[in-house]
Amino acid sequence: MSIRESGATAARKGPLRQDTVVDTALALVNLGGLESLTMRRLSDTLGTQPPALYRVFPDKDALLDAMADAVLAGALGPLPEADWETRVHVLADRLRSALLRQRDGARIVGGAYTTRQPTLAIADSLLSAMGEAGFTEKAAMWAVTTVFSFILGEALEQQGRTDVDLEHVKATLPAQEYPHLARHPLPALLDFDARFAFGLQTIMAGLRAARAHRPPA
Amino acid sequence: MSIRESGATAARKGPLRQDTVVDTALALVNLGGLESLTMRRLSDTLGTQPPALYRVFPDKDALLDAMADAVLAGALGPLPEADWETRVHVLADRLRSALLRQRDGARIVGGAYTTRQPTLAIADSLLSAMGEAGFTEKAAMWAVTTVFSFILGEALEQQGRTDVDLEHVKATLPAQEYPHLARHPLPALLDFDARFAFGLQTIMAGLRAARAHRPPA
DNA sequence: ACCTGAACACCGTTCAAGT
DNA sequence: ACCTGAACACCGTTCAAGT
Repeated sequence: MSIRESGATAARKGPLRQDTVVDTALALVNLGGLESLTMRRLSDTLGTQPPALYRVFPDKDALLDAMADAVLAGALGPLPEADWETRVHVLADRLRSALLRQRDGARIVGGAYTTRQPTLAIADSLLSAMGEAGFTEKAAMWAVTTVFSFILGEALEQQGRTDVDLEHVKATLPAQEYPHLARHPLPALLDFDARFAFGLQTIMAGLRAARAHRPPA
Repeated sequence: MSIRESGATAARKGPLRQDTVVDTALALVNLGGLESLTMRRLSDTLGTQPPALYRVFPDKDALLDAMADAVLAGALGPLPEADWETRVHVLADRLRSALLRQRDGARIVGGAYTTRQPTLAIADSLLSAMGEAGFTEKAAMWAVTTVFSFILGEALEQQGRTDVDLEHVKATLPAQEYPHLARHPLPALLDFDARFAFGLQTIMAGLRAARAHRPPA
């Protein structure tokens, strides 16, 4: 697969724009991972010199923040008119998908600290749902962060461990030292969809139990 | 605070040992953050030349893996003889403390992928507790990963956002676009202990509800 | 206004050579 | 066996200069 085919290049006319730089940067990460993203390679792909980038972003961290925003923007969209639980579920699934869609998406989002449009929009939607559930104001905030931390942690694990050879681990695992691990099905660790589904359901069940019991409208 | 006072130096006799290198590296991170850790600075602090490190670790990633193990080792220790819920709770608290004790601990652990002694020991203890709770084998695995992902995500957030000026966010927050955010107490986001306590309790409640209902022994 | 050329102060890593 | 000296191929970032 050439760079051109996978969209890591940008035929440009006129001055360098933020979106172009961000899109190209994300495409580069998709090709070679986050550590392969350098200002030099990026400027190369854009057909400019490194200093040209510093007219668009003050430094690499600012670029990474913008990339995080772009990744999170993938989780935006209209929500179904439904009860709070299904809305949280939908938002959680979307957030996870947005992180997984981009190579190293979780690391990009987790590393950046941005409080801009997509972050705020997602947080607001989640808060809206939690408010409806009948949490106190603080509890609603913490319900949001709980869901978010779980999603981020799971995506991080999934995108991190790409080529674990579970066979090796299983083979070299000293069964008498770790009796429970030895007795459990290690491949279940790699079934990330099931992991996520289980965890999200667990958290939802916990939230259902923890919320103040308002009479349903 | 000088480097010597904070333990980032090591008077050495005899050849360079793994522990010394790892301890010094962690001390350097405590001083200046993960990005300040370079092989050159590390060798400087150890009183050697950079190539000497490559006789102890094949590359920087291997060193980071060993650092992750050392951080996780902080969560080891004897467990109280108690029901599965309190054991999970104790393990979760310890794991979080171990991550927070070391600057950038969550990033070090989240970035490494090691399946060595401390990781396995912690996983085994958690699995033991989950098994007792009456989960199926797979569900027990996923219960462990759920707790772990949440802990990692929370620690990452806490260690990442060190100097957020919530005042600024609050002040510039367009209230009509994010009505729920505007109505909720943003400072609750920085009460990381309460966030964690809420989340862990939520997950525990969810696990209690989701487990197979065996008769108590 | 927007970009290039050239440089600065770093990186991780390798390799020959020293003791 | 263990380490040093010197180098290679990179980094992010700055700054003068070009158009």
